[in-house]
Amino acid sequence: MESTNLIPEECGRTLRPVRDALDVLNGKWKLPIIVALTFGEKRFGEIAKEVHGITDRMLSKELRDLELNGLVKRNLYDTYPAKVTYTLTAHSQTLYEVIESLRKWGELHRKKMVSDDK
Amino acid sequence: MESTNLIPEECGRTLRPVRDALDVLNGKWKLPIIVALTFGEKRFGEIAKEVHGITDRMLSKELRDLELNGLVKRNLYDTYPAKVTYTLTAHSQTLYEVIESLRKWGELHRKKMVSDDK
DNA sequence: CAGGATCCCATAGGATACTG
DNA sequence: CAGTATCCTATGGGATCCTG
Repeated sequence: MESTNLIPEECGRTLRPVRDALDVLNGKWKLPIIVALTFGEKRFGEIAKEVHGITDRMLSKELRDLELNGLVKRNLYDTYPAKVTYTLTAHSQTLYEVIESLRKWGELHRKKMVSDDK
Repeated sequence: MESTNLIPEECGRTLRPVRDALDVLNGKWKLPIIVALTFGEKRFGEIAKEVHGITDRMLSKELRDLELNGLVKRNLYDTYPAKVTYTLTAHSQTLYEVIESLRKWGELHRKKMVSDDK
């Protein structure tokens, strides 16, 4: 929590990369989709089942977006019937820390909200 | 990066807190505002200057939102002219890890994008 | 200076239906 | 099963102007 030892000029140097990251990760679904894929190769319908509430349209759109950003790989198996899966790329696996810190904070925040409501 | 040792049932247990966190932090401006306040108590105009591109309306709106969520404290100094500052709360200081991981990933991602474009 | 009020637009996101 | 197409609404976010 030692944030006060940072000099003011550093503010911009922190803000820029944070905003870079948010530009790519922002939205309701991108990180949840990546989380789901963290647990292994998955098909369209499997992701949809894990990420509760997402519609086909959004999943399709976000997967395409993530693929364009090099965060997700689409794998087409030439079998019959054709099979499609999605996996993380090496690059999106570097998101591990981001997801872990969000998970931890989300748990903390929920606890706080519950105790505040009392 | 040892994500593969996680069992499938854990997927939901990771997804829920991540989505809880995103519900509160989502949007273009909330985290950048918090980052700016990480560097100390700041007035409205000072935040606006640090967080490039934000409009008064959005800053006002987001500060209110963050205050409601217990992430930012509004301090009214009873001087003349009246002075208002914003500071982080103890709770938002627990976001330090989230911000740090986003900062690191943002830097990594930018490097990757640059080298990909070549 | 700190923001609220208003107006407007673009995009995120949802519902439903449909196809290879 | 794995999406696409359409249509719709809600919200995020910008521009501008106004006030204590």
